Amino acid sequence: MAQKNRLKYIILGLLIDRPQTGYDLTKSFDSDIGEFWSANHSQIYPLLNRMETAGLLQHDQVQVGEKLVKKRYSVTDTGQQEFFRWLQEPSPLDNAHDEFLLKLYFVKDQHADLLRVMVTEQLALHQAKLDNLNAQLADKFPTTQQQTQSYGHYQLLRHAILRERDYVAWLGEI
Amino acid sequence: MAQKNRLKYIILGLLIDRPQTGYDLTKSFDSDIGEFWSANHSQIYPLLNRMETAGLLQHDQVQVGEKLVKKRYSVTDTGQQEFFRWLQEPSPLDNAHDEFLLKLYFVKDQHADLLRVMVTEQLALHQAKLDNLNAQLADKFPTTQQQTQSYGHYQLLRHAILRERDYVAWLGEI
DNA sequence: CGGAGCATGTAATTCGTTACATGATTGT
DNA sequence: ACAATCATGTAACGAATTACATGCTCCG
Repeated sequence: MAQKNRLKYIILGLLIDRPQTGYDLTKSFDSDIGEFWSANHSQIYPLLNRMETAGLLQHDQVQVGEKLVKKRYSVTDTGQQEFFRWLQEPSPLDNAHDEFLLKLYFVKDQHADLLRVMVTEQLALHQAKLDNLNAQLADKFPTTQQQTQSYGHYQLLRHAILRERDYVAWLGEI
Repeated sequence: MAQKNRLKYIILGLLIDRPQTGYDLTKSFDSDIGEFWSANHSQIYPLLNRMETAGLLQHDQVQVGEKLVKKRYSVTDTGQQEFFRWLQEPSPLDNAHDEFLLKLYFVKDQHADLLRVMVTEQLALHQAKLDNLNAQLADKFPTTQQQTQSYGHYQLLRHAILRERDYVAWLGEI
């Protein structure tokens, strides 16, 4: 089962918003969505094909100029179901990629009820992590002597704590 | 060239600190370093072998009990050079893994001069990113109407901005 | 007519996860 | 004795990056 394939859901989300070509999708990862997720065209094109074979997508052809034919992909009903199923799944913490942020990106204000559940769940996870980090800090760096001895490690823990604290505050605002 | 292989440098850093077995290294990723980087033993053992072949590591054997022989790895001079070369390289921003944090973890207070350079460089990068995000926010969400229409996207940008602002503040403290 | 960008692919390689596999040691 | 955990590997697979490859369109 190897990996999560979250790129699949990003593509579904983007295509639900608006049917696009693989090239258009690729550009999204260079601009807005690129802030927190990246993907190359060499990953996107084969995935689009696989997703179409799997019945999640379909495409029509758009004539451009004399010869060029673009493939404009859109999401099938099956694909929509898959996407919304994913949106409603819990999003466990993962220090490589924040899946919650990804989902948030696709939430328009209409699913306000789902949003509340999602935020509450994340809040609990981040609060737990924050508590854990604070415990670690107290455990590993009880004296100022140890703080200067492993300065980098100490600052790192402080940074992680600040980050979680902010995350919790930000979630609280939503 | 495919990927960065930053795991290699983490292993070098951990082994410079203290010679250890592959099993010990694996445990590090479940505790402190696991906050921001992960690795499985199935990735570590083959990498240790490759790194030894490449002349970065060496190991001696430690007898435990009757039959079991542990491999305790340590870093060669070549490996040390490679590690410090990496430490001194610039650390470009990467939204998947923060390479700067990784380096910071290995900085004991003695390299205070290097630390200053590293922090200054990161500060510039994050400040630039913060400016860019602020510009995006002004560009994409000039009215409150657009903020509620793509609520998730809006909150996401806000989150990114808060995060960068905090990162900059934290760097400033160091 | 030339160059920047549009548009779509494949190939090679590495990274990373999950699962499979085996055996020794230590403490209860 | 038996369970937890120490200790070291391999195999299979999917994800992600880099490089290779080709052709079209639009604008100046």
